[in-house]
Amino acid sequence: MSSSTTTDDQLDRAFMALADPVRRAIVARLSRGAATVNELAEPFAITKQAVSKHIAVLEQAGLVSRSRDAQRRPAALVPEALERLTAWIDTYRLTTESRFRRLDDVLAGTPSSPPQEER
Amino acid sequence: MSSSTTTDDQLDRAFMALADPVRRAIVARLSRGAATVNELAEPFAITKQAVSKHIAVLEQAGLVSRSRDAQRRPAALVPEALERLTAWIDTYRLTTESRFRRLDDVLAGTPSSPPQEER
DNA sequence: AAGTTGATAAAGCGATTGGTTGATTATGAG
DNA sequence: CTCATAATCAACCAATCGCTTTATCAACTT
Repeated sequence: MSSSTTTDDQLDRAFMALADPVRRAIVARLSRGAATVNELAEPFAITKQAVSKHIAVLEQAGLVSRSRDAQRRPAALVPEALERLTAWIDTYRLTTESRFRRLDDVLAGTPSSPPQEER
Repeated sequence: MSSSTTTDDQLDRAFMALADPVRRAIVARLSRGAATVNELAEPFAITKQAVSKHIAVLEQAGLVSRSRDAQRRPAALVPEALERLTAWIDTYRLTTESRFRRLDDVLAGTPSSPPQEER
């Protein structure tokens, strides 16, 4: 069975998927509604096959789901997958920020919570 | 000069940087405070040189900054960089989610805002 | 049945990635 | 000055990435 928390492998794939400008543009386009490979390929100077592969990468990362409509295979964004990414990032962003805040308090002579070891 | 908005290239590097489990573990460790290469390398079964490269990748992505302490070069997390990533993701996540909400309204016969074309 | 449209599969190619080993640079300690 | 420590540089290697071309599959149209 698959865990409810995002696995390392899923995070690998999801972040990797978003590390490409074409795939991010596809995500941006899909945020405004589902689209077919041909529609998604239109703005780019690459072949449909390449776009098809990009979509496959996004799908394997769980960021995109696909349905069926005759010959067409419309792709749609999976917002929960994006949410999982922000959740991961925020975990460490918030920890860091609160640590900085405590440090600022110490420097300002306003220790509101016990400072933690640094280094 | 560098733009205030995150550039494509910065997003490329940042997402790519987080697409590796070792680098994500480094980020997790750094969220609890700055650390040196040796400290960061300790939990991993790879060489210090490899970890050094991973840190360089995170630094080039703007996710990590480095300071000086004698021979040591402590790395620290840059929370603003993480914030920029969540900002990018949320832009498209929220658009998608609100579109879904409108669609749900239509299906439930409670159209609260004009539905948009869906193909 | 034949043709058209939408999408994928397969094989190949140059560039990049993550890792190694070995040598080198920088700073501090004796 | 000499030695030890922390980190990086350089060269190399196997694996993967993004993309292309060619061929194939699947479903609708006439």
